[in-house]
Amino acid sequence: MPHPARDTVTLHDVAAAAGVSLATASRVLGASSRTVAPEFRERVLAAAERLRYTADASARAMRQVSDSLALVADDVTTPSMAIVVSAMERAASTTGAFVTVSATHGDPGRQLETIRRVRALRPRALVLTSGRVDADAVAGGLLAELRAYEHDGGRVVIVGDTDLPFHSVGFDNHRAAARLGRYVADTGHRRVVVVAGGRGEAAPAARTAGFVEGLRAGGVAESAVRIVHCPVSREGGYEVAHRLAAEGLRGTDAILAVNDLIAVGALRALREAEVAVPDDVSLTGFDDIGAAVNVTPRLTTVALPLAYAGTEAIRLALGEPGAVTHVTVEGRLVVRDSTRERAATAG
Amino acid sequence: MPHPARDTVTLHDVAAAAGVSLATASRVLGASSRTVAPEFRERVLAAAERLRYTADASARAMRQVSDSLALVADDVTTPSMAIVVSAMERAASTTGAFVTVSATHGDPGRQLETIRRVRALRPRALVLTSGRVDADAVAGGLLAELRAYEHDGGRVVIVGDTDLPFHSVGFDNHRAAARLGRYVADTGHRRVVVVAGGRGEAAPAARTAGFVEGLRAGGVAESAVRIVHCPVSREGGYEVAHRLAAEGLRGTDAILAVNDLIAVGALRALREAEVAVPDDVSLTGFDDIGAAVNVTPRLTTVALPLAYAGTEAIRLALGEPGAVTHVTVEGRLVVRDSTRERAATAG
DNA sequence: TAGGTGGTGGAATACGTTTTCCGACAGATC
DNA sequence: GATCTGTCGGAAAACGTATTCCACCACCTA
Repeated sequence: MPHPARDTVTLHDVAAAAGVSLATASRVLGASSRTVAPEFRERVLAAAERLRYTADASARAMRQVSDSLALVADDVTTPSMAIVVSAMERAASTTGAFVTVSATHGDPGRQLETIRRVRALRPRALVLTSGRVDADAVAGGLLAELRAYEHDGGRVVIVGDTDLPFHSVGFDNHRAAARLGRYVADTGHRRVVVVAGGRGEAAPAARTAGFVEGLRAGGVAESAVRIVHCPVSREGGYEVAHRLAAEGLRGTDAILAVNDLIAVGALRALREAEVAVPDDVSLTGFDDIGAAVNVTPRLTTVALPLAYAGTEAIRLALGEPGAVTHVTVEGRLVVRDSTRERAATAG
Repeated sequence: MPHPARDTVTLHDVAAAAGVSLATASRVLGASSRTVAPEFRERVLAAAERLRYTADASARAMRQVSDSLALVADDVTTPSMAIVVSAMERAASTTGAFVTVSATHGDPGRQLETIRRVRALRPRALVLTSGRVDADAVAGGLLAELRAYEHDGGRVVIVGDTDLPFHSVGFDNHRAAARLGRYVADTGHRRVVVVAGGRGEAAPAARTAGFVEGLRAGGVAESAVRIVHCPVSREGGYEVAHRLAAEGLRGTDAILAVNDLIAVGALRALREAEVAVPDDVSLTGFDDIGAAVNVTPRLTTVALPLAYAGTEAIRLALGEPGAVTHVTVEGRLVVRDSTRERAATAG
């Protein structure tokens, strides 16, 4: 057969049913500047409704700019990402745009491949959310690919911290962490362990640095801050805290985890070791994921305005062209039950 | 300007660069059955690579069947949905399909509107995941819309329980709940409260019925099972358990929540009321969300193979045409720390 | 050597929409 | 009453790709 593709009702059908020309039907149904006589307009509208006509997005995209937005994420499963996705979808749908999501499942190699694949959609914008959109990936050709995409008229928005010359919505990990560190110091803690996650990961590193700065500003001696690394997961936190408890706390009165997942794991290990939180030791997280209020005691942590970040990303993706802008959103300190004030004992 | 749309490199450009005709270039780059001479083939490939050519999905979709899949969900934010989305994305990407997600944010009215909007993409399949794709929605014209879509050659897959005549991947809520009920009965519990969620919601109702059946089969008197309703949320569970504790447990030795969220809320209330779980009362959830292992004690619950369900949905969506099939996936009982065996005291 | 045959490149067309251009008609102005 | 102006419907072109059809060439066979 000559065209095995589809069998849907087209604008031709609507025009024929309404007894008008293709052009007139298009003018009524599309967002045209031309006016058509009320009589014709109504006839077209009626026919379209009757036939359940929906304009083909593909065909439309060939004449106009596409109305799809591509989201390329490391992993859509994490709660934070889910929130961002949801916010993006909501923002996009108000402007009639479609959101297509692709996940790289953490493999930077797949990241490049995924972007190349997604480029086929000629999406109006490409939103990249990844923990590490940095050096190694860039070396792999990512930057070149993104530049090529931009050169084709697309727009790149990165959610997360990045040095790359694209629009971005970043989280001020350092400052928020510093605020939390300062709070911990101000509430009388003097011997702190920072559970810093993996080495070389951007966000954990920024948070760790922030913690240290805040603690120092609050009067905690640098020598009294111990930094330990672990996988960024519940298990990682569990292992670290387990080890810590086994070797004895030795005066440690606060444990600052680089995210909630780690903190939750640590909490479990501490409980098993019969170390009371917050009475024996205070514990904090970062991110304010759902689990932070599910556990007991509820976690003192930093809430990230993820939904806002998602909306902001879409705003950048859809906004007027202009200079590259880096939006930074601020985390908010949320004090709950896993920390308490300590009597100010000497050092 | 005549065509303000885009400025990308097209097949024309590649053909010109390779010094061959459009047709030849298409044959090399597309999945054509025709063979082209090695020399030409190589020239085309080289040109395409050099120019970073990617075929335009829109244009391609106009000749062939579209390679996009539409996912319409109530809410992408819930952990379960995130897992399903992720699995779908993974399955789809192996076949080169694109997944576009839309959320209705729980409003059935928006559901119809969303589907209509998404139909513009002429997606090969429409995957609908919603707690309630039922009577009221159907009355609103949903069924007619889906039928129209199917008539156009699309395929509808529903994730969740449904009576609608479309492919579906359902969870056997009833049986899994019965198994859990049976387990609770067999471990010696004799006075049970079922926290049943909202009235009239399909999944909660099926689970409640399953609980009751399993309990009865295990020897729990029907009069010893109390069913209470509440919003399906952590807060809902909290309220219920708070009230329960306030009025005294009166011999209740097990609380069966219709999902983990409710159970987690209940757990908190019980802890505040100084009711020990599982020593004073056993508590169970359903879904096995991440929170189930974050809380202490970790929740005994039913794990749903969500990732499998997502993959299965894509299989149905992409598979050969055939009779409408309803796939049912089984939940798995996961016994953890929030339940314990009771001495068999006379009820 | 002539005619047939298989293989392969190229021109042209179709997909469904938007948009430009043209022509027709009505109303207004002198 | 004639010309100009403005409004609006319709024909046609264009977007980028896949495919059909045609033409050409080389090779093989009789």
